[in-house]
Amino acid sequence: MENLDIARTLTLLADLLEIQGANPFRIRAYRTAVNTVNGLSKPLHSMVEAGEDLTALPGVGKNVASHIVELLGTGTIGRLEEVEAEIPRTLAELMALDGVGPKKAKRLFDELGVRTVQDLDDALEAKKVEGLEGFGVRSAEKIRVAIAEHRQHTGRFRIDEVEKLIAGLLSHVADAPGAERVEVAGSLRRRKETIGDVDILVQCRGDGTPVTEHFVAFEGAARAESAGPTKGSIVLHSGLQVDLRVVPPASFGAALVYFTGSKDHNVAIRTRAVRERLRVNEWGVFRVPEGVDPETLGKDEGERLAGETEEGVYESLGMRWVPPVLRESRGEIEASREGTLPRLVELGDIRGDLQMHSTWSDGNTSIEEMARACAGLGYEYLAVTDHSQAMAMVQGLTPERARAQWEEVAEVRKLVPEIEILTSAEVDILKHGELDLPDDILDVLDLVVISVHSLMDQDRKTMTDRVLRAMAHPSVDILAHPTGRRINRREPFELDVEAVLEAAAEHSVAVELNANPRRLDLNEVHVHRAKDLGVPVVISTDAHSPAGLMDMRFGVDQARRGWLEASDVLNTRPLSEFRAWLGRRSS
DNA sequence: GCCGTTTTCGGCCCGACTGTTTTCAGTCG
Repeated sequence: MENLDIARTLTLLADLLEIQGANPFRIRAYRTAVNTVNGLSKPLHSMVEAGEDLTALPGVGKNVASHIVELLGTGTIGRLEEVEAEIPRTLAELMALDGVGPKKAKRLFDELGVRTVQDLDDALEAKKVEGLEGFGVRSAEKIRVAIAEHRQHTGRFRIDEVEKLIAGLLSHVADAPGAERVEVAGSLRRRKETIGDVDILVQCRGDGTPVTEHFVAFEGAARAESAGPTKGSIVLHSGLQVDLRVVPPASFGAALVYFTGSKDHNVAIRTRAVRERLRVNEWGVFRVPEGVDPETLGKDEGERLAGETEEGVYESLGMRWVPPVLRESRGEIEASREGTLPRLVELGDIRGDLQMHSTWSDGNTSIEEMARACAGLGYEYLAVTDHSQAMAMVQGLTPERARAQWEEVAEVRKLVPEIEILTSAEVDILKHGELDLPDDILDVLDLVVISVHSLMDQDRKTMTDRVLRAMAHPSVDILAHPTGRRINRREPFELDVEAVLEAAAEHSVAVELNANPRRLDLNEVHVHRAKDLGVPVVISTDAHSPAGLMDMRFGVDQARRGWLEASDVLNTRPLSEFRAWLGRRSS
């Protein structure tokens, strides 16, 4: 059982307890523990097997630790089954609907026997919902819409989709009367791989109503949800929700921190602040005077210490500014206070792209054009990694065609001398871990990249053994898109990533962080784990055209979310050092 | 349920908006 499964089960337990009406602090405690589990770079099952004490983890006490041990041992949690006897687990799904929280889910269940989204839909149809206490015609209609959207778009949007969806909106907002500054906040600013909804902050002096009214009048809006003096909300035709907040200059930095999140990061900051009699909210940082009950203070009363800039907010709390990509409450607060935040890798550190395709397989551009495009990006080197022969549908390279390709590479080197072109291939890992090109070819390639493209439904042991065997081949340099996931489309295949990373360390194989926003494989937790194990990470675009080379920035963002510094990323090295790494086994 | 350079008991982050209420509960972020 993976950490993700454990996190989901604990979340389910928290959701059901919340519907049941349990102590809110107990529920919060569970959700804190879930956040810790989600951020772990090691699998809990191996920690338990090694006899590690789980209560050493932040937010995990005796109770949650025993739940986790029980779940790993028996596949379930007794406490969860007890709660399920009273609250069916399907009610947790109702809470995923916009406008339905724990209280309404409970009432729907108690009064109408609603257990599932379909039950709720039926009850709405029968006009039973609008008569319930606390509900009305309008909330019934809201729920009806929420169900339709839940069905149409259960998932989240990929980050590249969101960037495209809001480009026009951002320039529209910049034209709002009185708008002095526009910033994107939320998970988009933290550069998460998927985005639930978008938060935009606008700096404005005085009444913000003209700004929100301008905002909700955006022509790309399917409908406006609300528009007040400080907040507006719209839903685009795609179903993407966008919230806008209007903020005065004195509070802009505090609001930016607040709305960038993550929620866990904010909670952690505030909890620390309270100990020093400081209050942090979206208006600023305030000192609560001695002898004054904080409860009696207004939202922006007390001595204002900061608020105008993010740097000021963090400084007033004894912290250094934390890059948004790290704000996940996974150790960045301590690192910020101690001055040990990493110097994160940047796009400008990248000196080469080590996975791309040409017309020799399924790319749509010649090697020469790809080389010129890479040179135009200022890179020192690139690898042409066309598919191998098993990918017959894209005319993967046979040994003969591989040799022919080398001749073309030799020609292009003369035409584009400003960049080094490495001969390479993306070699398929076959059914049992055999490689798809013979050793006499692999020996001569400058760089060998391997990956799985077939039989992705193998069971965990078969798949893991397959990948491990391939990685043990002495010619292999990089394991590409290790888990095979396609964001919002295909789950990662069954693979023991921890074992793969350990093998990478053992065999001196690098792992790829595939920068294509449809993949972003490895994810940030696994990337962080690779760093901990000393496994070099390669950020590659897997481009099939010059435009695809521009995806590098998504990969760099993901690497930053995984705390990587330039020294952790192999393709930040100058060509001479990278060549030295390629020769690591012969020296 | 978790946690502790004030605490092993008594705290635990905070505000805006909506809809249904007629003073506020619920939801959301």
